[in-house]
Amino acid sequence: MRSKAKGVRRHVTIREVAKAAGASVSTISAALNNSDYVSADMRSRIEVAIKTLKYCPNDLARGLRLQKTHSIAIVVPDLSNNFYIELVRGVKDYSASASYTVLIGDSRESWEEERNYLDSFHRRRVDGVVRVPAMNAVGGKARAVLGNLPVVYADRHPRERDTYIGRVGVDNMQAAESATSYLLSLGHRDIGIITGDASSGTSRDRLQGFISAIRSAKIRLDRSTIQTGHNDMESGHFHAMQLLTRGQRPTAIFCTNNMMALGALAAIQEIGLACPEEISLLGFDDFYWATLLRPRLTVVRQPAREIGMIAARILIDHIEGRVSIPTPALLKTQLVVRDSCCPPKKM
Amino acid sequence: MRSKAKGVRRHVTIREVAKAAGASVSTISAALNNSDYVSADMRSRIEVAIKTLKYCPNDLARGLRLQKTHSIAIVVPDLSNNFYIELVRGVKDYSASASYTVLIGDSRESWEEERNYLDSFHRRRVDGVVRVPAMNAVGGKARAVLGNLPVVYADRHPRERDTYIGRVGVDNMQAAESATSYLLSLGHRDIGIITGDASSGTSRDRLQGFISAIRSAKIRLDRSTIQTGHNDMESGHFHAMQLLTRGQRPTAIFCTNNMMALGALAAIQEIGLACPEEISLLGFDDFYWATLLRPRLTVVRQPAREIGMIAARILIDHIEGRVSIPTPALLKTQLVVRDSCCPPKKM
DNA sequence: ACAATGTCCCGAAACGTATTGGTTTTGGTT
DNA sequence: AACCAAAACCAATACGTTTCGGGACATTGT
Repeated sequence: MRSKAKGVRRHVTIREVAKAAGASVSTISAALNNSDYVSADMRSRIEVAIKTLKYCPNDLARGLRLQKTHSIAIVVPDLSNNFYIELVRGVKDYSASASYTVLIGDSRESWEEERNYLDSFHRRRVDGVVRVPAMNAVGGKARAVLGNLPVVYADRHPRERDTYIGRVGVDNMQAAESATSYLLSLGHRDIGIITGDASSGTSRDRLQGFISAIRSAKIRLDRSTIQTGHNDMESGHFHAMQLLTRGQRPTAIFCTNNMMALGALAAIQEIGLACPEEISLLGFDDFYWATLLRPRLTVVRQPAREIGMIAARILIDHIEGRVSIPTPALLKTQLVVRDSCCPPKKM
Repeated sequence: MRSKAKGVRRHVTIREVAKAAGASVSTISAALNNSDYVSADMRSRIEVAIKTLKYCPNDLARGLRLQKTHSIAIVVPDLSNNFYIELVRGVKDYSASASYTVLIGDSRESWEEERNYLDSFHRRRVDGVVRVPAMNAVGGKARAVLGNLPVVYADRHPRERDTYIGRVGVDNMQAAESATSYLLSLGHRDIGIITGDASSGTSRDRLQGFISAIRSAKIRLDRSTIQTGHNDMESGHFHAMQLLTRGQRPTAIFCTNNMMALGALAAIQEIGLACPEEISLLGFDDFYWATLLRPRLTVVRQPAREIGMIAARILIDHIEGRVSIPTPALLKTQLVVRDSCCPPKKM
């Protein structure tokens, strides 16, 4: 007996509430945005009317009138990567505390998809967006679809000079440098790195940190130990295979993101190498099941949730016209030492 | 030099496009929704005006006028569970093909959070929602916040008779029964199960399937081998500990969701039991890194993406007034045999 | 008694779009 | 030349809210 006969019942409006409560529309509105003068009994009459009619405010009309939606969007490149889930949750939690709503986009590392999301969010008139651009997203393009919406970059940032409100991430260069130094301190001299495309400032910085550490250890840098992947498991697997099946196999592999580290681990297991005894593996980004793997993965941990929270804060501060507290946009990373790295075997 | 001096530039409207193109508002609208008569040169004039003004349609106004947003929402209980990511992607992909937009909610197994999302979606006037209710979400409550929005349930479904358009998932009873039979066929006679709260029909069905298999094998059912958790790692860990530290330890553990399986694995590793030699572990839901674990996990695989796609299809068909193809709401599962189960040791 | 405040409420206008019904233009036929 | 159908366009309205400028009435100060 779904009421269907007479066409779908439309939504109840503020006007019907007004009629039911014997008040005017503007009074209902005043009561809803609990401000202004509205007497106690009028207020209660309104409340019962709302309850009985099951009134639900229309945010479309509200946003249209207010020219503001109290919502922001976040676009990440890969929702199946736990790092971004944590980041999204950070954004969400901060936004909720500021009573903003957040819309989520998952571009799957594709600019086409990201573009669709950004456009959709723009048409929805979100008040701003925090963006983790897809790897193949050329910098300038986004501005075109976003008009002059405020955007803050998180984690990754575009190479080109783009106009943005802020950016927050970690000090990738320093992080990669100290991670590499750790491997060096274990005695490794032949280290392979699997990094992301250099169009992302993030990947570039991590590679730079790696190179810098190698250089300052006075080790000759073999360009062929630098593999450029796409931040997913497949390319991690592929490039690890490249490294592992070379004549001179490196004694350690450093992956600049967690997905590629997983792919590399798969490759290592596939070949049947003992990790860490025969090959050390160092990853980026921690995740909740990293300790379930054997060996337990040693990683550079980024404060994903904080990155999200700070990004949201910067964005919302800007939206509300508050001058943003000059936050250090670059957070600290932490090397989480577990079992996947050990000194190389003596030759 | 961000233009800020004269107050933030507002969005350009269809009216300004009209002026620029030397046309009327209604003609622009007609051109945008490429229908009706609009001459070729007018169309091109409009296009250039749109380009130069960087016009972006306002979906708030559009939705208000149309009384339809061409968008649906999906609420899942845990985005860090890969099963739900796949499900969301299924929903997204189908919706995109039907040119619907999808809004994502992550309730983290909390009815409070879910309620907020549902309310927010309702106010946004999504055209429908596919829902995977949080564990502690009592059935009737959702209807109150959703008004008479069409909802289809995916994966889980409420115990109570709720009014919904459709529901899609797997045959949980059959799946659990055959999974249990598999363990029995390996020779296990003392099997522990870690299941979710019975308020979810899904958990109840899985438990029922387990019990049914045990019964038809003429094995006495020890109630204390039935542990009820919350579908997260922590409770998986906790209840596995309960099972493993009892006097008579079971020879196999069946977890009715992937998170609890991970928690159980952690407990097994912690205690230092050999898996599968000393304890077999059988999980639910496959995930892309299940093969990276040692042992590689044997699981009941659900077609997550398909579930999402079909849920979206049912919902959108209903929204568009199409009579939905009578789809089998219960999809098939598949037992993926890997290394985490073997015959029990002889006593 | 009168003005000056307060309190509580209301009508009307606007936000940006799609649609409806009408008006003008075009081009072809008698 | 007169007419007509179709083609191309437009003005006005409605969608559901919030806000602004008041109005009616009660309370207070002088």
